[in-house]
Amino acid sequence: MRGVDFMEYTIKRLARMAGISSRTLRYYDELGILKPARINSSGYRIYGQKEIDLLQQILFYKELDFDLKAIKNIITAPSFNIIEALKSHRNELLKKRKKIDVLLVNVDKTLESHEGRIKMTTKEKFTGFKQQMIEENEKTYGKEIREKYGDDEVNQANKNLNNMTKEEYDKLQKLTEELYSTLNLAVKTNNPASE
Amino acid sequence: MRGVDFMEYTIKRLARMAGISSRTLRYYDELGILKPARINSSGYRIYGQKEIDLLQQILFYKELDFDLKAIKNIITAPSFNIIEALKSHRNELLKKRKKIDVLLVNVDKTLESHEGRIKMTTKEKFTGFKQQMIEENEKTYGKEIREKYGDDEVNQANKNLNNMTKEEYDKLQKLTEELYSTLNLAVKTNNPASE
DNA sequence: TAAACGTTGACGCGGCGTTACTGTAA
DNA sequence: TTTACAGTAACGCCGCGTCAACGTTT
Repeated sequence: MRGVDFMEYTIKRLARMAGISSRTLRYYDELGILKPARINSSGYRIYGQKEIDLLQQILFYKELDFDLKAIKNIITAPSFNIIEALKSHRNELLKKRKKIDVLLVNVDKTLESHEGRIKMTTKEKFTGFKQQMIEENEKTYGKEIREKYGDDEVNQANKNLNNMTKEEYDKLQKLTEELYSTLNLAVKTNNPASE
Repeated sequence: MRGVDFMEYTIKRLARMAGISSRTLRYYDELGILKPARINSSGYRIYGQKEIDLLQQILFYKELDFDLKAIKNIITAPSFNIIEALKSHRNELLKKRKKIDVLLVNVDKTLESHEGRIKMTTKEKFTGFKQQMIEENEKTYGKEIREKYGDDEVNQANKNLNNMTKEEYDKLQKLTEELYSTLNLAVKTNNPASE
């Protein structure tokens, strides 16, 4: 414990040591997450050993993908419950992963349908989506809308969506044709079987 | 195919139907992703059936987490290769998931260390992180720094980091004490065994 | 007349990257 | 003198949410 901290660092040297940018250190200063040990006569930020230690911890929690606000709490608030923060953070990560898994399934389905490997036609795909759209709409605004506008108008709106997939399917087809003409070409020139 | 589109929608009605906000529709207009069929005499945006169809597709690709720029390409550029876009998007999603998996492992490790279930002490944890910091630094800037500043200064810098975990461990300990005093309390008052 | 709708414009979010302009150190 | 470094200020990213201030429809 004897001795003084001889080593002092300018902003760029500390940045290099930690593998981050000077801009980041200035930003941390601005946020009050990591302030320099002192400011020299030219207005330069000077960091010491203590700040290196703090930076380490900041980067440690950043590695875990905590946001800077949470990190500020961790390193400044003495009554902050880190375990709870970690658990809550873990939950957030799990949620994100689940979302991504759902997206992957949907992307795969779309890809497969484009590659003709399953029988989900454009018609069916958009019909399903449309149905889902109507249901979501009903679920979220159904009561409110029906109260405000009456059943007729709502049914009319829903009918418009559904009609298209039956009597006016050609119409949708033409609209999506532009979109899928590229696609059809791509299916031909591309070889999905290689995968 | 006979008949005209009788149904026209103001911005809020279309928004309600699709389950999005008026702001979003204005933003799509601004980006050129979805423009209204016409503007009435009062300057109001009026949407028709065609725009509903387009909006559906926009929302479809949004469901797959495509960004608006990509969506604009998909629905406007006739030569856009959707299959490639989907595959590339799939890869992005896989990358994201892998990142999250790594984060989860690290968060779990940190949690376990806090709960005393494994032997990773605070010292070891930060030592490992510090070592990694040094290695990263060496890997990225080693040559450049050694060329510029000479070996002595670099070794000195690295020594500073390493020393702390040996001779000056007390110092680090005191600095992290504030941080982990909360933690120790939390470990006692919390019951991780319930999990 | 009030309520509910419409318009444009502009700030805010997060974590910096990136100019732009200017002063200091080696 | 040049070059690399330091400083502050401010915009940009992305997809809107959210005012504000004002006009229109019902």
